[in-house]
Amino acid sequence: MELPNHAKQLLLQLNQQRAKGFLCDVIIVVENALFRAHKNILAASSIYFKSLVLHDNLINLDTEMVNPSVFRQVLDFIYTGKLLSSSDQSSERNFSALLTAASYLQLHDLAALCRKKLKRSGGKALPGKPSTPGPLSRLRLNNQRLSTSTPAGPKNHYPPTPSDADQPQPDEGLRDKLSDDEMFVGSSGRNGNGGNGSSNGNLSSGGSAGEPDLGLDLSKKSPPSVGTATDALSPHSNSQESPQSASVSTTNSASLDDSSTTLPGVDTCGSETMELNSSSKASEETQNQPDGPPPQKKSRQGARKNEWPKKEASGLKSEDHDRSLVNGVIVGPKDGRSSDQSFQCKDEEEGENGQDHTDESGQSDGESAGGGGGTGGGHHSANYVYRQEGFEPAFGDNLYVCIPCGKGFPSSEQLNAHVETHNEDELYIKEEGGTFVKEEDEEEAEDLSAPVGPSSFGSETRPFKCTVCSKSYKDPATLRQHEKSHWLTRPFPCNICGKMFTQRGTMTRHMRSHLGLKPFACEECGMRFTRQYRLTEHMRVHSGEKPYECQLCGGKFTQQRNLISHLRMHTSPT
DNA sequence: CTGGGGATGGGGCCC
DNA sequence: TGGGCCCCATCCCCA
Repeated sequence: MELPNHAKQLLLQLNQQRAKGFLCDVIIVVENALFRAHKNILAASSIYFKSLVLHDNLINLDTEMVNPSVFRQVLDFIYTGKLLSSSDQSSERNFSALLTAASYLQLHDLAALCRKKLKRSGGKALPGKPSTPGPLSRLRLNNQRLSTSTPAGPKNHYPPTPSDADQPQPDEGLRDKLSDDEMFVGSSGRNGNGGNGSSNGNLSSGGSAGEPDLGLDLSKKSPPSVGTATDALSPHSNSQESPQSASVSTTNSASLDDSSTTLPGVDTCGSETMELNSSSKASEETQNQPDGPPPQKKSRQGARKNEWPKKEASGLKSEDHDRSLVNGVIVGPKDGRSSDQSFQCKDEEEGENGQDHTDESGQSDGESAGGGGGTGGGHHSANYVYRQEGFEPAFGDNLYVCIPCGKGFPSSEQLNAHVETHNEDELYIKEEGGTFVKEEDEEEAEDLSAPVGPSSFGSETRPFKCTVCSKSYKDPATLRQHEKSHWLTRPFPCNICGKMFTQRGTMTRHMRSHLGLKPFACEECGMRFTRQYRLTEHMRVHSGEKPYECQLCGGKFTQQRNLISHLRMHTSPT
């Protein structure tokens, strides 16, 4: 007995889930676009993806091999088995770009389709490109190009085409054009002087209009040595302007133009559909090849670059992450440490959530405090509530889910009532076990490192006192900022992982780590950092300077934090 | 195997 | 708003 449409239905569901970001557990960064997807699906489609998603939740694809427009088609194909190509594009180019991408990503079926298509249309498969290398050589190539650890920002080999620049792309319009699973992460005005090398067109001149969905310019910082350091760091940055990449780049201008709101799998006018008839044996075979994917090359430093999936912004364990990207809303981790975190995606802010999301984010600038000025009940609940739009099957009638405990409720009222009980408890937990304890630790640490850090709290010049913890500050703004730390609200969500932050700056900084934006480069070794301070710290490695001295044993350290950890050794009972 | 040190990443917080 | 500095966590290397 067999359900005739089972596979189809399943795929359809998965594709719809992808469109909503539901249960998506991996983000693929292609140039300046982000795509959400399911690891399982990717892994089942390509041995290359399989190797990538195994260890990483964030994947940067080589922009020489695939661009956002093409990748969207690829993703559509993976989820539908259909190849949708807009007929008004230069379809030969499109297929040739697709072929390149498919080869790169080891989507053999797709590559075969493209080849077939190109053959049929009479064109050469790829001008100047020999037949696609076999899987093994391809693997090697992929390994070289493996860019999960490559900063997405600085190396960008896509000069924006004129059409990119010409197109007016105001935020809203852009947003309209982007599908749910794609967020634009343009970095407007990065090195706008173009001093970054000729081929470096930078992420978005198109993005100049677009600081799009994230609404952030994460790359503001113009490092002293971006150009050189980037070149030094990116083995393929100045090389391999391969015919493939050239052919790919020609389609770049279309990257944001096609009707991304069209659900994949739904035929649209003017597009033709190629469908994969059945799951191809060939692909199964290739995926079972003993060679397997090349091990990801992880130097010591490289190995760290992808840690976010693991450390999950230090709040989410990997398992949490698996449950975290739900319909664009991150479900909070269970562990107490971050239980106060709540998540929401910008996508969800508007819509009909009926919650206070917009309230928080909207006011976050000036007076997110205002929310706290009120009763707090409602806006606490905003931290916990989300509605599972369109996913009734998974949650039955209980569309309103309490994120910390996972209980579902049929109405927002019931959920709110339930959430209240959480807030009380967690507030105390937070204050007892979290903030305050930590501050004691900090003071202790300050004592320990007293030889080094002055940072004392002289109260004379600090007339503004916190009513909660009695800390005092020089100015009211700082006090206000500090007081927020006593609240549960975290008004600044990361649009990629959904983690919430108390301060916008912290969130912006956090985003940089997602996107691999490391503007601060060491001139000595080319290593890059997300923060200036890190670079300063790092430079001592080269200079040998060890300004931090242990008063007990005379040991010297390059970093204060290491001195502190060393001092603990002196003071700990063991 | 273990502990200490070097180095790095990420978040919180103050200025 | 960004810089700077604090913290913790973690990895790697080495004795």
